[in-house]
Amino acid sequence: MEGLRLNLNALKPAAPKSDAVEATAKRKAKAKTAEPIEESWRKIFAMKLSDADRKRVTEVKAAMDAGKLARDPADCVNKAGNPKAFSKAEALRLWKTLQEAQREETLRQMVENTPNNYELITTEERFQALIDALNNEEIIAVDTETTGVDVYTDVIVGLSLTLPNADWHVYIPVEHVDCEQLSRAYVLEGLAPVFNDESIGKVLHNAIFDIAMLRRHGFDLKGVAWDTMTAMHLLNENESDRALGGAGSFKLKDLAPKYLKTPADTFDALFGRNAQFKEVPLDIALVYAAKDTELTWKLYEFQRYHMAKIPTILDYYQTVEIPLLYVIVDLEANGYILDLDFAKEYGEKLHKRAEELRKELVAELTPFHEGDEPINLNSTHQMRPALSKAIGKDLSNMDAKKTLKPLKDDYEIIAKLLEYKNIVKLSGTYIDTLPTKQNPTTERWHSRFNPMGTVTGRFSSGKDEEDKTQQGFNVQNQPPEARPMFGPPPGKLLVGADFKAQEIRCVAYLSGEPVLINAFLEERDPYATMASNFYKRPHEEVYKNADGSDTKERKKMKVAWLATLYGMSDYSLADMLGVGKKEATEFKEELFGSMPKLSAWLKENEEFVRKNGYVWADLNARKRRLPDAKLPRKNIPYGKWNDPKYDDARKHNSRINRALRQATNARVQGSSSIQTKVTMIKAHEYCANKPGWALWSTVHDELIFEVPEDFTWEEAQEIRDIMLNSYRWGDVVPNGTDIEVMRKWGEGVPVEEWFKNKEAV
DNA sequence: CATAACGGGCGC
DNA sequence: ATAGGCGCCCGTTATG
Repeated sequence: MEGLRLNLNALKPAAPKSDAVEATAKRKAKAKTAEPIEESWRKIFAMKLSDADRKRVTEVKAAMDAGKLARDPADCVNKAGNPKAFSKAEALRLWKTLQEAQREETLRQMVENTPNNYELITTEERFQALIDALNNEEIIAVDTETTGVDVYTDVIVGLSLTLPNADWHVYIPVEHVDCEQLSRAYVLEGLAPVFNDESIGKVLHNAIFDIAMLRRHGFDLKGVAWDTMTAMHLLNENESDRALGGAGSFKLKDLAPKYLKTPADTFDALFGRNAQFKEVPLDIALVYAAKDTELTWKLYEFQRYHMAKIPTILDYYQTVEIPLLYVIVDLEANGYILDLDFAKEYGEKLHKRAEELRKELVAELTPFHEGDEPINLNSTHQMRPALSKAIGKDLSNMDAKKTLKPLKDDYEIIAKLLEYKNIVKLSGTYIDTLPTKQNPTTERWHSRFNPMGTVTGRFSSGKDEEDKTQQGFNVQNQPPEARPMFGPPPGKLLVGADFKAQEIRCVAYLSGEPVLINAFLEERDPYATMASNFYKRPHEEVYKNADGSDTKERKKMKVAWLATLYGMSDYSLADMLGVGKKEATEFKEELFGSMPKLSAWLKENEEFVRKNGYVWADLNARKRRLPDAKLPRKNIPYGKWNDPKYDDARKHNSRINRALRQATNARVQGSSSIQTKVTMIKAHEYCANKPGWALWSTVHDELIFEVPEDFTWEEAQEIRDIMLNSYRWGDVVPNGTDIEVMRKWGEGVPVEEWFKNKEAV
């Protein structure tokens, strides 16, 4: 019928058509010819694709080109019966089909090709043979399979071990479904003597997880000798950056293909995203789990060989990063207690005020807002034009600090908006959100501390990559308003100890600058000294406020000084100090002109990284690789600085400039992080010998302890000693520390005052 | 409806 | 000319 009607219509004289109708007809006519698939692929690959999507569509194309995969005929035409072009969405659907088919085949082949030296341990007899064999090993590889990544709630369902001397790789299921196996209690009891034996070294990938998991079941894993994940960070901190030739991540499954030339499928790819390992049939579980420890072992041998060629790094790794793993397990497990009443009360206060402000702001901005929906105050996209009109001034962005703050005294609406944004941030990220992250098992809050979370060696803090429970949070960026939510357990206090001017002391030491060194030897505060000079006000006026906190001026000087040191432009510096560009330039010249040795050191760092493509942290313990620093500069002719033709050249050169700025910063930040880590190990040892003591937290340049209420002055001096003497800047620059006592985080009194008050009572 | 990019903002 | 370093996380927007 369709065709007949069309034919009839075709006989009629063509009616005059409007342009729009004609355009639609053209589109329809065009759609009737199928777009060649090569053209579709070209379009898909020209799109902005995530790494994961790019990998997927590439796999699909390969399978289709090889004739292993074809389009679903149902997808080739649309509802009107016209040919439908091949799309990214369809490619991704095909990827799932491909995955499924490949998964089955891969699993079948894996089982078929199970190596002869892989063994499933399910009987007491074979388990005893394993224990006997373990006693002939100096070092083994260990891995646990679990129900999830919550180390306080999830359980171990199996363990794999690699015994290098015996050339034997085993998997011991302990809680798989529907199979004969040994019990977890029996297996862990049996392995305990080996796990407790420090003389038998253990190699793991991400040891923190397995140590914590075993501890959750009441067992220690002593003698960890190597962690292939953290070691990889030292050997190549850029590994997750594919643009720099990295494997894309620090996962074993990504490292194995790159360094061992062994393909390895991820858990998700083999079993699906939400699969439970305990439901995996044992023949498959064996070949997957035993391969994990075998790969870990091989990666260890590879890493060990390469790290041995840089003995300073090997020594640092073994004496600092390895012992630190145990410190972190304790730190994370100790966790936090939150004052939920405080959070609730404060949260309600914030909501009430936010709602008042929201109503007023919406009412005031609606006349300037285009669109049917009410204006969304959280949308910079909607707010920038509306607010610009409201104040009659074109705003280039909605940056609170740079754009809005300077206008807040002139426009009440901006002052209101700033208060509103402040509250939304505070309640949304901290006050309302943190209380939802309590761990159901321990009833405490546990954040993660990743000792290799940054390219420079600092800790990062947050949630686990695989965490589906959303319990993780960053303890290192809690604002002052949120800190009082955190407190010590009943009967205890918090004691905070920071490294006074840690990075600037580090600079003094690394550069050998006498002006700085002398300031520290004479116990002068360098920032207050600089602030006093700059603002032309007495030292004591710009040093500390009456309550002991830093003055605005000193804080500003601290940030400005460090920023300048790390290459901030005069333009930005002027912005930050709230002065003109000329004044900023003079400040900088005065600052560095008076310290020639420091200036020379900055230049040396640039020259070194330009020549070598990396820089060293203190004692050559760690490298920061900056390959961009070695790139040759591209020429931009004089007078062409704004020419879009040279955009690429500008981009290229700015990568080089960035690497040069990173060079000095990496040396300072990297060296300082080493100081903090070494000191943490000492602090942890100290706490281990004192009942009721624990390391509570760390925020880059400070350690916080949890101590009993009867904490003494002598103990405060021992903390001071730990801070001052665990890691010294070559005995050239002394360390400094301020110690304070807190009942709530962030509400501390100096330790001297604390004990003076105590005496008075 | 999921994922990723983006703008913005908190810490040292 | 460009315009401090190192992180993590939120809400919005773009995308298929």
